[in-house]
Amino acid sequence: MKLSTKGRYAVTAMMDLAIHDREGPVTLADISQTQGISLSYLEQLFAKLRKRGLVEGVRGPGGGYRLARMPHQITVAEIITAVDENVDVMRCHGDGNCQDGVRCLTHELWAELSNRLYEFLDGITLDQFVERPEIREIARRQDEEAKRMNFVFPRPAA
Amino acid sequence: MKLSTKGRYAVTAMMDLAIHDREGPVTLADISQTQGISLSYLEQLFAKLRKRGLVEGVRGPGGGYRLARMPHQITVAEIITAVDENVDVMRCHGDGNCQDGVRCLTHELWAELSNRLYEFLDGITLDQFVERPEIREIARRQDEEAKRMNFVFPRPAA
DNA sequence: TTTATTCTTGACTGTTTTACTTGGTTATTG
DNA sequence: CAATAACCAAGTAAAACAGTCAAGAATAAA
Repeated sequence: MKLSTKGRYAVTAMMDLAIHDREGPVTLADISQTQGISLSYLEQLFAKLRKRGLVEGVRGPGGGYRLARMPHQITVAEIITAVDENVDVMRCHGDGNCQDGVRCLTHELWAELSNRLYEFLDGITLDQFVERPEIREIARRQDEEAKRMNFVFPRPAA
Repeated sequence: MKLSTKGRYAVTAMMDLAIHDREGPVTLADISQTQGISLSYLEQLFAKLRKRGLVEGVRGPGGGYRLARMPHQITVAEIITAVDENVDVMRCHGDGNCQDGVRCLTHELWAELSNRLYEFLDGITLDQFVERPEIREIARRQDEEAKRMNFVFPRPAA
């Protein structure tokens, strides 16, 4: 288990996806703009999220990404482990490297801590955030802001 | 909040300290040997732990480190934040940089997640691990192993 | 069918963090 | 004084992070 800004990016992006889930696919370009994350970096993250079966890509105009499951079936733990991808099994991968049998002690100690942490994050689903009224409120403001920006700068000149 | 191997090192070392708390100060050399962590790296970690008032250093022969408080008064959260030291307040440090007022949404979202995680780790104290019989058992084996190693290689030749 | 849109993939780059090293200096005990 | 062990400072190789760039492949709309 590992927590970093990378995981936060992923969770933020997935949250954005969950909020606009009913309006069809969301483009990475949109997420990039509203959440302030580099587009190409998002691409990397979503490639991993897709491989883990958390999102589905829809190609072509009007395409984008959508959640592969219902928001209440996607946990924060899944998102984080999807992008961090090293479960960080410590030095001995369950069996191997602990020469003395001594180190395995502290490893299992940490493993339990890690487990409890995982279970905790595994108990938090996307919808728990999305359904909340104050979130819905800000999401609406976010959309209006996006619309306004689109009006002022409709399209880049050809 | 951040979780990495660095924090795990610190927690492991503090666990070792807690286990041998009653036998006087523990040297970093001992921890380095039994836990397989570089001595100088431990020095860096313990410098931070000391500044946060989690451990006390005892200089000179027979010296080492000891816990600054009772094991039940030291939480895992404290240890991790002590060595990681950047609470990672995201881009807007509570006020500043969020230009739109939009991004602050996801920030506060994550902040709450981070808070809940912190509270969770803050509820786990050192003694919760140390007092357990299976840990005590392995700790004793660890000590015997250390004694045996000392007997076979009593001292490096001058 | 062309074309624009969007996902998809891969390689590449600069910065930061890790984990570790080297080489000291104090303070304490015997 | 000599050994011990905490302290301190600086540097370093490798990895992870965050982001860029470029090219391709699928598909909806024109």
